[in-house]
Order: sequence, then structure tokens, then C-alpha cells
Amino acid sequence: MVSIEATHQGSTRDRILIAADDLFYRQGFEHTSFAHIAQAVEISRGNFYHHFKSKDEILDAVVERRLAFTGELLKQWEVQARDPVGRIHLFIDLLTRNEKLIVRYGCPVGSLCTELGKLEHAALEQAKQLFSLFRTWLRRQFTSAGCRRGADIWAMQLLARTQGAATLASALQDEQFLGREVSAMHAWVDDVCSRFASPCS
Amino acid sequence: MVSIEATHQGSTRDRILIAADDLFYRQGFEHTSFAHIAQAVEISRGNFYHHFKSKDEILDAVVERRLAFTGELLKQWEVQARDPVGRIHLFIDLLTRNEKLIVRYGCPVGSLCTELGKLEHAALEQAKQLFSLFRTWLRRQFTSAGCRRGADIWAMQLLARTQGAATLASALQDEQFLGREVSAMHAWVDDVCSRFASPCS
DNA sequence: GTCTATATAATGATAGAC
DNA sequence: GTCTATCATTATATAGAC
Repeated sequence: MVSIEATHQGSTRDRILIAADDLFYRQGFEHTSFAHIAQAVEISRGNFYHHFKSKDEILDAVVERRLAFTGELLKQWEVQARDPVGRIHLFIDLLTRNEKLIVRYGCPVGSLCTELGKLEHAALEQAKQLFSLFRTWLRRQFTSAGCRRGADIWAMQLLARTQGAATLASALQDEQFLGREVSAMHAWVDDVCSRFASPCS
Repeated sequence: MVSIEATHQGSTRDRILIAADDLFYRQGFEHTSFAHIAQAVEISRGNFYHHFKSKDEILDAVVERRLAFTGELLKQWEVQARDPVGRIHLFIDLLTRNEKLIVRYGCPVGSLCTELGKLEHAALEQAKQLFSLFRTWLRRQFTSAGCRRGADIWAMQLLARTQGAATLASALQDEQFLGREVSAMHAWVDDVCSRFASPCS
């Protein structure tokens, strides 16, 4: 994975996108103004319009960037774990790795889609695809694990469970609950894959 | 339950609260301006400040109103169903009764808490109590159903599952998924209460 | 490519007539 | 209790110098 994230280098356009992504997540899209992003990137407000025509265009680019990173992440997991069940566990562990952020701000995907839905923002269609990426990938892992029937159901259930855990944990600021849910999800995956895997593969 | 909701009667203050509640839910708190509310209530913008000192004060009153309605709803369910398991099913059915709205705008409680968290709004503390009301009530039902151990765990799991179902269903605009999750939750409750209920009560 | 103005619109909030 | 008129602030967005 290209580590543009951690550095202060990169083109101004990239730095805008990185700052905007972070602020859209922590403050929400609408509540984040150009002034906020400008302060983070340390450029003037007027400079934005050389790189993006409008705030909506920044959002589009942010979502595109997230889609690209998510795709890379999913590829990584396929290398890190050979067996599909192990890969699903890697997905669940994402909640643990980003624990602090999730307890504070919820899931970046879920909260963005919820906000864009209320704003009736056209970018929701693209943001939804973040879910679709995870959904398709998880479905493939469940199928590979031997769950020929209902792989999409299991994928959606797991996805929903992560959303519920993130929403409730962040609303109540309860990281112990998040940890318990993560453990329960790990156990659930093992249970599902052992119970519903076709004996004759 | 007092049916102020359905009527155009009531004091101006109440009509403001009803319209604000609806708009905060559908459009989000920050995205809803006085102009929006004024148009819905059919009063002038300046008239607001006779009833509320600020927008935040309207939010506080809206949350207080929701807390009161939620309390009434929980009381109703205790009358409608004698057995605790039946009461839990009534809670789950709330997702079905509000299906259209939830698929479109998500859960009113979860999405409000998520937004207020990102805005670092003080009213989050009150909004959280909406979850606490459901949590305490569900815990009591699980306990009454015989689940002496882990009643709070079951309550939180169910609460989280409704949040996940609402978030994902609204993000993907998938009401079939919501329906499937509701069915699965009904089955899950019966399973939990039969497996974990103490034999000797 | 970056900056300093500036235009324009919308917002929350106030003052005062009726 | 409701209205109109207005203020101060903030927001997105533009124009043009360097």
C-alpha cells in the first residue's frame, strides 16, 4: 500500500484529499468547511478552486480515493491469509485496529452514507459502493469457505453487525462493548463456517 | 398516547417541535435551518425566538420530547404483551412498522447520536439516553424471560443489531434485507430465551 | 500554483412595530 | 403572539495580482 497517508509530502491536491477525508469523517461532510480544510493543509481558501471546482468535487474525489484504498486493503488480506475464514477474521479485526476512532466517530463508511442519504447527495451512489466492495469480497470468502448457500446473507449479516457495533459503541462511547462484539463476531464466523460448510466440496 | 402527532392543532411551540423532530430526522440537525422549519410550521423565522432562545434549545426540547414518547411506547408494550419474550418481539417489530422511513433515513436514534457526536454537540448526552431507555427496558425483559446471566449483553446485542440493520438497509436502500434481518432477530430472540433461560426460576 | 481581495447567498439571532 | 426588517457571521465560490 502506498503510504501517502503518513507523510506531509505529496501534491497539494493529495494533501487536500487526505485532510478532507479525515475531517469529513470526524466532523461530517456538511459541517466541514473550506476554512477547516485550509487550516489543516495550511493553504489559503482561494487555492482550493485551482484543484477542485466545488466542495462536491472534493467529496467525489475523497470517495474515489477511499474506494481505491479499500480495494488495496482487500487485496492485502488475500495475501495475509490463505484460508477464507482467516480473511474474514482479518476483516473483523479492522474494528479492533481502529478501535479508538470508531468509538469516537463511528464507522467511516456507515456514517458517511447516513449523512449523504439525509442530504440527498448524489455522491451517496458512489459511497454505497464502499459497502458493495466489502459485501462482494466477504461473499466470496464465505463461498470459498464452503458456504455455498447463503454466502451473501452471511456477508450482509456480518457487515450489518459491524455497523451496529460501531454505531452503538460510538453513541455510548463504550469501547468494552465494541470489544465484546468483535469477540462474538469472531466466534460467529467460525460457527457459521463450520455448520454450513458443504461436507462435500 | 396523546395524538398531537397527526393533527395540525396544538400550540405553536408544539408544532415547531413536531416539525423540527421530523426535519432533524430526515435532513439531519445541522442541515435543517430555521427557514425549513418555518416553512413546515407556516410561521415567520422571527417568531421562533419567542418560543426558543436558540436552535440548540429546540434540539434539547426535541430530544426531551422523544424521550417522553419513548417512555410511553415502552409502557404501552408492557400492556400489549404480558410475556417478556412477546414484548421483545414488539420492540423488533418497530423496524417493520417504520420500514419505509428506516430504509430511507435510517434509525432516528442512531443517526442523531452519530451526527451529534461528530458535531461535538452537548445534546449527545441526552440523545444517548434514548438508547439507555431501550437498553434498560430490554434488559428487564430478558431478565424476566429467565435470562439471569447476560441479560444486558443480550439487550445490547439486539440493540446493536437493529442499528446495523437500519444503517445498512438505508445505505443500500434495501428493504428486503431489513425484512430478513427482522425475521432473523425474531428467531434469535426465541433461541436465546429458550437456550439461556434458567430452568429453575 | 498560490495568494489576497471580493461577490453572493444563507444562516442564526435581534429589535421593534402591531 | 406574530410579524417585518435588519444585523453579524459564515459559507461557497470568483476575480485577478504575483
